Amino acid sequence: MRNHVNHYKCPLCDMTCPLPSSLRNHMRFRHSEDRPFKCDCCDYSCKNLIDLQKHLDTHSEEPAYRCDFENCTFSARSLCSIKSHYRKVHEGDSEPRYKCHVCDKCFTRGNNLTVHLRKKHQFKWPSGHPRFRYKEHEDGYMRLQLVRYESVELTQQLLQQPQEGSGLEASLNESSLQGIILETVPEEPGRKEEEEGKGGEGTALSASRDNPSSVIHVVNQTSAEGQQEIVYYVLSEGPREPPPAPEPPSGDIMEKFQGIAEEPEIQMV
DNA sequence: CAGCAGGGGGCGT
DNA sequence: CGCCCCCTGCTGC
Repeated sequence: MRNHVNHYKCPLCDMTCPLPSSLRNHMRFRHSEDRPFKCDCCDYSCKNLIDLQKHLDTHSEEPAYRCDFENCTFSARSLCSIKSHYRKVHEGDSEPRYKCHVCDKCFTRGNNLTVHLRKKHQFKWPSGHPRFRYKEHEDGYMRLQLVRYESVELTQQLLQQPQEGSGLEASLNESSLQGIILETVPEEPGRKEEEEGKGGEGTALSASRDNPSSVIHVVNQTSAEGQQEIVYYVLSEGPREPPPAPEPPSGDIMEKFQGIAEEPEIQMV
């Protein structure tokens, strides 16, 4: 929920984590083939006990979970099925909660929205982020999280990707955004110096000198299938040192971005 | 073909 | 644990 900066980058992929412990976890789950938890009944093995227990439920003949609502006889083999049943049937919560931020179509489940975003709007996952994240907005709808906080190393890497000259404003005026926006905050001073001459080709659109709050960077790249794909990144030149206050500004970045899409003036903080 | 939903797995928190 | 992934069958336009 809380905005944070991922300072710790995985040496083996583009993943960035906010803490060393979370990076350690990531490396264990992502880059280790060690699966110490093995199923006695089949070939299944996994990396933690909870996943093994979930798997064991699938072997039981009788549904392992029952709805505990009075007089309800619903049962299922997975806990998440029970929970979704309870929400839908006993709490009357069947309204679609996930909304496409491009065409406003609503979906009952996040993964169905994911399919929609990928098939209809050609959204891609940036390298190192093999999933979308959805964020609840003030209107109660879950929408694609367009902004993430990443490390400087990721920024450098993005800047090294091949780019084509494509007007930012033209791209923004096309209502279909085909990428994910990453907001990048520099690391603490002293580690790496500002890179000069970052490829230079003018696809970056900088805010005014007086308010160097952000740079929006549009990367056009070609996928393995030869398809053209566009990824938007927001490179923030935020404070040089970590904000002392634990309270982030938490302005609604989505709203700000939508403002950008309609106004030529770019003001991101 | 698009959306819905159940089942099962991966993995970040 | 919770969120999101894939796979898959069903349904309706």
